[in-house]
Formats: sequence, structure tokens, C-alpha cells
Amino acid sequence: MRLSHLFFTTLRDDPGEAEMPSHRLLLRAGYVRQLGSGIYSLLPLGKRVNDRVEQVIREEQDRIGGQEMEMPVVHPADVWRASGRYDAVGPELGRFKDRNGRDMVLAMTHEEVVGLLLADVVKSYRQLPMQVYHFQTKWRDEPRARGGLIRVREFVMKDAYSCDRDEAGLDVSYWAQHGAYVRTFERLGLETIAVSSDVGMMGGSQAHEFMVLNPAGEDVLVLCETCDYAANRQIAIVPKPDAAPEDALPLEEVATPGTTTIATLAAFLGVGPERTAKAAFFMTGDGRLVTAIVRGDHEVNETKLVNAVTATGGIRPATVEEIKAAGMEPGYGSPIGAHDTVVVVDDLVARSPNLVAGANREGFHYRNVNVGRDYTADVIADITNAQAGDRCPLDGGTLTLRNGIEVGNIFKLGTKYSDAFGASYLGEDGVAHPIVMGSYGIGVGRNVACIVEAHHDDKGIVWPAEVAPYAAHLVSIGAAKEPRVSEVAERLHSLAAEAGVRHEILWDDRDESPGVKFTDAELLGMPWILTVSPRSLAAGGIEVTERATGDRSTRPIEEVEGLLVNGFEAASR
RNA sequence: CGGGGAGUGGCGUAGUCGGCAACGCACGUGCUUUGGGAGCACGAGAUCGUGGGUUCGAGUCCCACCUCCCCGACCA
Repeated sequence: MRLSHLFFTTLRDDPGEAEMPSHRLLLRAGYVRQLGSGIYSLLPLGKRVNDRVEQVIREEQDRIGGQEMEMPVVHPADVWRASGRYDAVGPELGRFKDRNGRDMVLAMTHEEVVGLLLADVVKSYRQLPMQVYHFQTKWRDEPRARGGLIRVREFVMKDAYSCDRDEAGLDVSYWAQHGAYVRTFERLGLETIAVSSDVGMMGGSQAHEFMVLNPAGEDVLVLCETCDYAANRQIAIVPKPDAAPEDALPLEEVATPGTTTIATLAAFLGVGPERTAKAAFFMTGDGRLVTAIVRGDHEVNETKLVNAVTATGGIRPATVEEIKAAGMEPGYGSPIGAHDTVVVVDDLVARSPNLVAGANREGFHYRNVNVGRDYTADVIADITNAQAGDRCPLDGGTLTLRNGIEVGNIFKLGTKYSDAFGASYLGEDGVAHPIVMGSYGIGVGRNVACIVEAHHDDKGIVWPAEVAPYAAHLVSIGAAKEPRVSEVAERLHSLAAEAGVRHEILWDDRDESPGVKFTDAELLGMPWILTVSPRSLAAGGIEVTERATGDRSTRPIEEVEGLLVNGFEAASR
């Protein structure tokens, strides 16, 4: 490809609003342009990278027997009503009406369609197990897009669906996908950590998220320093030592003016925060007020809380009015004397005697509050966030917290969608059984961004060869003075093009100064930069520079021709 | 949705007290230059986010709205 004809432009200055390196570089180097919040165009260079990433994913899906297909972006709403998700999912599901007033949906995922197709196509156990996948646009009207391609509203996802006869079969498919993901991310040049994760609204029994560590990541990972325990903080187990046994003391009301936070309360009373109970209030989607009690030195984990009360539609912080309506006083709240609220108590609080808790009266707390005696827990569960320094549930090692970006996930779905759509098969036993499903997603654009996050320097992008849009970047200099420069460049360019799409090179044939060309070559990030100039020809050939290392050498023209045809692997040796 | 910030040629920005919309880069033409973001000359390019208001006069002041970014909430 001749750069003079490429639909792109580089920016000399950093775009003002791009904060993450990947966003800044993809904009500056002319790979992407923004259309709206969380909506991006891929320019030709961006499209080529995207295609290369897709191809890696495709090869690894095919390797485990995945069959590529394609399902629609626009679905009749009835399909989503059948699974219950038309109502269960909030405004992030795009909805509109067609010209006849029928409710329609912009797909955010494709379990429903797969369920329908399975009901139609699969009849016998002989057709299982089976996996299908496709690359398709998703629309998710996220509350807030951020970080360039990291979190967008419209994006292409590889979503795969495994279909098995039973749980044992699902387990095999699940771990086959796990292996495919490990190979995929390795080929993409991403260092990932597979963490156990929440099954969320997808339903199901087991899930992993593949995470890359990144300070701007939206997820918090809980990692053990001494073993391979790794979990999303949303579900990370928090082992808690038993509190020292004490006899329950009588309840005692104390005046604690101006102590609406645990810190001020503990300081006022001269006790540690671990001797207090903290109350947090939430409303569930179905209108229940949840009072969550954790010890003062912990914080509430909302995912665990949602799971503890099986809150479909999630939870949101309760308003002051809602809290007061249940007989509690924000800032001085506790379940003591409260009504019309679901009380969820962290297991540690349930075992901790004589805590300080709110008196539901402004400016007052109780000492020596004991669960069971002074108020009743509707649910006792682990509802706290893991904290740095906590003990690992596996080997007792020290836990650390790191931020991560989710580049892929795998879910054991079970039969939720096959049940909803009547997707069953006739077994050897002559009886109908529901098909057991799994679902497996990789966001393509987010992976592109994460690759740039992991592979760039102060000059620009440094693509791994596996995903680079072109095999090399050819810079021709001094063509006006030495006609052989253009001749040689022309020959290399067409030779590479004839060798196939994976061998194509980008030729900067523009009439620009050498400085501009070198700077752009480094910004664009092809793994190899070839320079042909009167100087290089005089030195015996072509200057070959490895982008990642900066290693530079002059090679005979015939050798470079060989690299173009046979691949640059030989050049690294 | 809450908090914060920003909308001025393609990009990055300046614009003071309300008084001819400016600078750098990029772009076009010509000449010079050609191994690390060249020089000179000339030139094109702006509904100052939108609507309303105040004023002799609004990029600037007031009101409403829209959009984008960041933090949080949210998130399959």
C-alpha cells in the first residue's frame, strides 16, 4: 500500500481528550476516529489490525471445533421477552420500533438467537456436542463510555456458544475454550490472568474473566502473592478470623454527636473501627430496602450483596427518605427497631460480639450490639470486599489488589436459554433433555486497544508481528536524486503484494522530508522499517530496522526480497 | 443519574474590561531544500456547539438546551 493513497492522516499534536496511551496513539497514527461517545470508525489501518486480531481468534476457535456463522444485529423484541431479558435488562439494551410499530432490539449478545436456532436445528444427541461462534456488532448503551476503544457502546465481539448433552460435556467445552483463550491472548501479545468471576445476569454456575493488568482497568483483581489464586473482587472470598470470644454485655445508648462516619465515630469513642458495625442501604430493582451490615473496617461488596438477596435488576443506593421510612436514621442507622427491610449481615459481624452500632436517633449510638439478641439477620453471608493484605483462601498467603481490563470471558450458562426456547434433544434413552450451554466472549476492539497499551513506546505503537496491519514499513528517501531508489522501492512493494496479504508492506512514497517519514513510521508501528536511499544503496542494499529493539543493519536487496516473501522471522535471528 | 471540566478553521490552543476573531501545526501554489517533525513568499479555510435574552455593539454577560471528556454510580 502506498502511503500517499492511504485514507489516513497522522496528527502532530496529541489529541486533547485522549488520556489513555492506546487511545492517543490510535488517534494520532490514524487508525481510528470517534463519531460519538463510545462510537468509533475504523480507518483502513485500524480495520486491518482488527481483521488480524479476528483472524487469530478465528483460528483458535476453529482449532477447538468452533463453527463460524453469523446472527443478526436487530432482533424482534419477542425473542428477548421469551428469555425474560427484555424486562430484566435496563436501558443499556437498545430498543426501537420498526415502521409497523413492532418492538425491536439491538442485540447486546446472542444467547436468545442461539437458543432459538438450537430448538430448530438440534433433534438428537448425535448432533452434540457442538460449538458455534460469530463476529458481530453489539450495541450496549453503557452509562459511560471511556478510554477510547476500551469501553465503547458499539463494538464487534466474538461470541461463541457451546452446546452439550450434559454438565460433564459443558465442563469439557468450557475448558477447551479456556485453552483456546490462553493460546489466543498469547498470540495477540497479551499477558492475561484468568480470574474467577461473577456469573451476573447471564445466569450459570461458573465463569472466568481473562484480564490484562492495567492501572486504568475498571475491574479490581484479587491476587495471591504466593499461589495462583486469582479472582475478581466482585466474588473474591474473604476469609475472616473469628473475633475473640466475649460475653454479651448489656445494650447501652451513648451520645455520639456529629459522628456520621465510622472514622469519626471510632475516634470519638476511642475504639478501633473493627469494634463498630457499619450500615449501608440499598433498594433492589423489585423495591425491597436492603440494610447491609459489615464491620467498620470493611466495605460492602455490592455484587455479593446482590447475590445474597437474589436481586434481579440489581441494586442502587437508597435515598434518605427510603431509609427513614423504614425507621432508620442515616448516619446513625442500624436494624435495631427497623421495619420493612431485608437485613443482610456479614458473617464476620454475626460472629463479632459487643459492636457499636447506630441507635436510629441523630447523635446516638449503642454499645454492645449483638446480632440475634438486638436485631435479627434475614441473611448472613460474606458481603465484604477483599482488601490488600487479606489472607488468601487457598494457601493463606498475602492478597494484593490490581486493576485489570477484561479482554475475554467464559461462562457456564447451563440450561437457562435452552429451557426458555425449548432447545432440547432426544437422548439415547429416548427422553428429551435440555441442551446445556456455555457462552464465551472476546471484544475485538478492546483487544486492539489492550495490545497497544502493552506494545508502545514514547515514539508510537510497536505492533506484534501477528497483528501488525502491514509486515513492514518501507521508507524511500532521496528519490529525486537517485532514480534507483524508486525502482528498488517499487520492486519491493509489488513483490510483497504478490506474496499475499500477510506479506503486504506500507510504502511511504510521499514527497516528505526524511524526518517526517521516520517519525510517522515509528508512530504507525510496523514491526520492521525498511529504508531505501542513495546512502543505503551505496552501503550495499536496504537498511532494516526492527521497531521493537531499534536494531539496525544494512542487508543486500536480494536478502530483503527473501524476507518479504518468506517472512521476517529470519531477520530476527 | 451525581460531581468536575470543555466546546473558537482539519488538529492543538489564545482571545484581558463587551469594541475589526488570533497563533502554531496541518492544507494549496511557486521557488529552494532532502538521513530525523525544512526555509521563504503568496493563499484558501470559522454558522466562535444550538436557541433565546441583555446591549448601540456579544466568542466574551444572562437563561435554557445539546454534545464531548474525566471521577463516581452503573456494567453480561
